[in-house]
Amino acid sequence: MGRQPAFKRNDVLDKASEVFLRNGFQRTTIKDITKATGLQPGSLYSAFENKSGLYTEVIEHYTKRQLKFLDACAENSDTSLSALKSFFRMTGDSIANNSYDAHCLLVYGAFEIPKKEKELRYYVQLKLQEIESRIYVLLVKAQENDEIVCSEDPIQLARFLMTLLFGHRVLAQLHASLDTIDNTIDRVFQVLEFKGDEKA
Amino acid sequence: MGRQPAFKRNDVLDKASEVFLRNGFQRTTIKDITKATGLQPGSLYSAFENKSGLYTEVIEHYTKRQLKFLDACAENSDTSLSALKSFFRMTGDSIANNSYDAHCLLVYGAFEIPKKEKELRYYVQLKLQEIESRIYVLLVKAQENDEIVCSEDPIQLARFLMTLLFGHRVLAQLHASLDTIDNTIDRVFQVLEFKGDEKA
DNA sequence: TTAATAATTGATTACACATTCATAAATAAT
DNA sequence: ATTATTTATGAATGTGTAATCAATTATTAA
Repeated sequence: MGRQPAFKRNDVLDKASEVFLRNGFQRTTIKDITKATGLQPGSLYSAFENKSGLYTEVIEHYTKRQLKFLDACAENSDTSLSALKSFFRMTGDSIANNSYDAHCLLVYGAFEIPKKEKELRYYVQLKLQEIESRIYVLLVKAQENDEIVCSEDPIQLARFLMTLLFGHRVLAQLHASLDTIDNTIDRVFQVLEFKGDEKA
Repeated sequence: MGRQPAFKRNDVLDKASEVFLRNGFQRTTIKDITKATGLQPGSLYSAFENKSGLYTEVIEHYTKRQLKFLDACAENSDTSLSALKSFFRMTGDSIANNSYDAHCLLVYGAFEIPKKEKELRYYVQLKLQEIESRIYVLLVKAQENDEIVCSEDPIQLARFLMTLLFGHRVLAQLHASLDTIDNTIDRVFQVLEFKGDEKA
């Protein structure tokens, strides 16, 4: 009973996430969101607690997509190493193409979410750890299949790759060339694979 | 003739830069600045054009200090390689200690400055390139003295180090442990030095 | 001393923007 | 048809904050 919602929650989250990815949380206004989603302020506020509430849900939504993307890389690749490579290459491409998904809501959030909002900050860290753990799993598999050096701690290798990814997210804000990004990726995977030398 | 200024411009810039480093541009209010500097809004606005004007000058001020820091690393080190290492180690330490200078106004700015303010964005890129070029010079010297691999293009190595640094600036926002940071530094310098293997 | 110039003060202004709310529109049950 | 219930609309509200400005205080020159 009662009127039907005129929107699908997922669509709104998609649209909103694009806006947040382009301009960050602080610089996007409710007006931006209403323009992008077609929802009026009233509807928006009855569907989501407030701007922060929407943001939190968008982050959740975004992370799911990001994890799915990683999983897809894994499924579409022959080896775990090539899965990792294609993940980095593809994000590199979107950076070079200045696509909105060159950015990362979680990294953006690390800069934007005020220190006081501890829960949300913690949540962002948690989500980043989920991504890191996906990468960790791929690294372990790659070691099992001798695709990369086995002498190194996969936990630390995963953190290393995350650091590179973070670096790329900054490069995305600076409109770096594909050239630059590809080069850094090459070097990082040079660390993982053993070029000519095998001993630790 | 006329009344004397009751403040030194550099002091104001120091104080303001600390505030901006802690909370970013958008989240710091003029009130925050007046509290930190002791200047009233009126004085602030007569000394600086406006909040953006102050911010721009703070970025300039900050970059000078950052470049000085790099130069100091170079002077206090025996080799160019150890200069680079100590630069990364020291910034790593400040990240681990959660010091305000763990952050970087230029990286922060890359996220915060609106797309529309093209001049300021360009300025930030310019300043980052200045830092990169200091690193480049150290890399070239290191190659001349056979401290690192000579087969690699120093321009691209410099970009690689910048990417690592950017990654660390993100880690600073996430309260990473010294352990994590040191580990990534080790791995990167493993690429620069030739561990056991010398051929390209 | 007085006049002229410059800096300081902080209350006031103006505005952008998040949020609310009364009204209208749609849907389902009776 | 009527009533009850949920959603949609968008003008109105309230608040935080960047920026201003008239009044005040200090400094130097004449």
